[in-house]
Amino acid sequence: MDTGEETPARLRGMPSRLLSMLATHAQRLVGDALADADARTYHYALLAALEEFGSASQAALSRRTGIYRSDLVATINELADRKLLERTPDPGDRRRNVITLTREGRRHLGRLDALLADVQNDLLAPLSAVERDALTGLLGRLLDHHTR
Amino acid sequence: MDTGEETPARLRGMPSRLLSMLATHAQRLVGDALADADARTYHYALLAALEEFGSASQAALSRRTGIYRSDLVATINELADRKLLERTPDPGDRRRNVITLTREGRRHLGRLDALLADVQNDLLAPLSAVERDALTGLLGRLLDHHTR
DNA sequence: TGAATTCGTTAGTGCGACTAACATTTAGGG
DNA sequence: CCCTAAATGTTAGTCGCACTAACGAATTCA
Repeated sequence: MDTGEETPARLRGMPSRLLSMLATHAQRLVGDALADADARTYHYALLAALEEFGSASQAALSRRTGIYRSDLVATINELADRKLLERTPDPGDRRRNVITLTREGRRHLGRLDALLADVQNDLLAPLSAVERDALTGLLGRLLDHHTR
Repeated sequence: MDTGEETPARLRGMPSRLLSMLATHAQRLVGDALADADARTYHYALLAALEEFGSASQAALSRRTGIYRSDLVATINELADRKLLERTPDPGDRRRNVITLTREGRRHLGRLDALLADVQNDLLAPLSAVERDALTGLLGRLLDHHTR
């Protein structure tokens, strides 16, 4: 995505475009950082949800993370293979699995947290603290409006 | 991406995440709107570049739009099949093709412009004019910083 | 009890971003 | 002038994320 030459004005000024392009850059930063820890966005989201809300069924985790339950299967497989979480049948509801964070999972999440904190700084580097707040405020409001 | 339940605080406040999620929503809006005209993001970017800067080689268009030259091949094929642009060998440099917008291509672009203007409004609906400017300003600065 | 719903899972789609490799053609440096 | 390096168009892949359809098994509800 190296626009060495002139970019069409229409694209340069269109919010949805700015958003997409910047999100692409952000995702590359995030993706590269996470890759250093053999992780992806879904891994982080899932681990974070588990730590903050505790063990839960896959369906509940799907709702909390926004990851489709179909995609969650593979994500959980990957993390379970590495013993970062455990998948056990729910005795109280035999349709469900209970997903539980392991000690190593929690440690892994800590590493990812640190990596991602750096990324946020790089991403927002040119903005002052006030501007950063303004940006996240505006983004948050838009997101609320479109998800709620 | 329907987060019906609670979202982890870490994700709710992380700029890169807000950005990605909002960009996803924006792209869905844009994608749906463009789909009504049998178009995709790449189509619009390419047509816009052609109208603003005139006929050009595929490599030049790749630089201007940020679309990889490999992906541009298919995009141009699709639009050429629909007579929205023309691909002719460049007599002055036999490595190159000259891509030229047709009259119908220009008309098609006009339709897409209208569709996308509506999408921008929907996207930014909850923001005042001042806030919209603030947002695009901040996004633009970040994008500049990361591409330049 | 029968119908509708929930849950985990498999399989497959679409789009955008990105890489590698190749043949052809052009441009540049000794 | 030649030879090497670079540019161009093209084919063929990969990857990640978002999303749909369909299924069997288990549970809830009317």
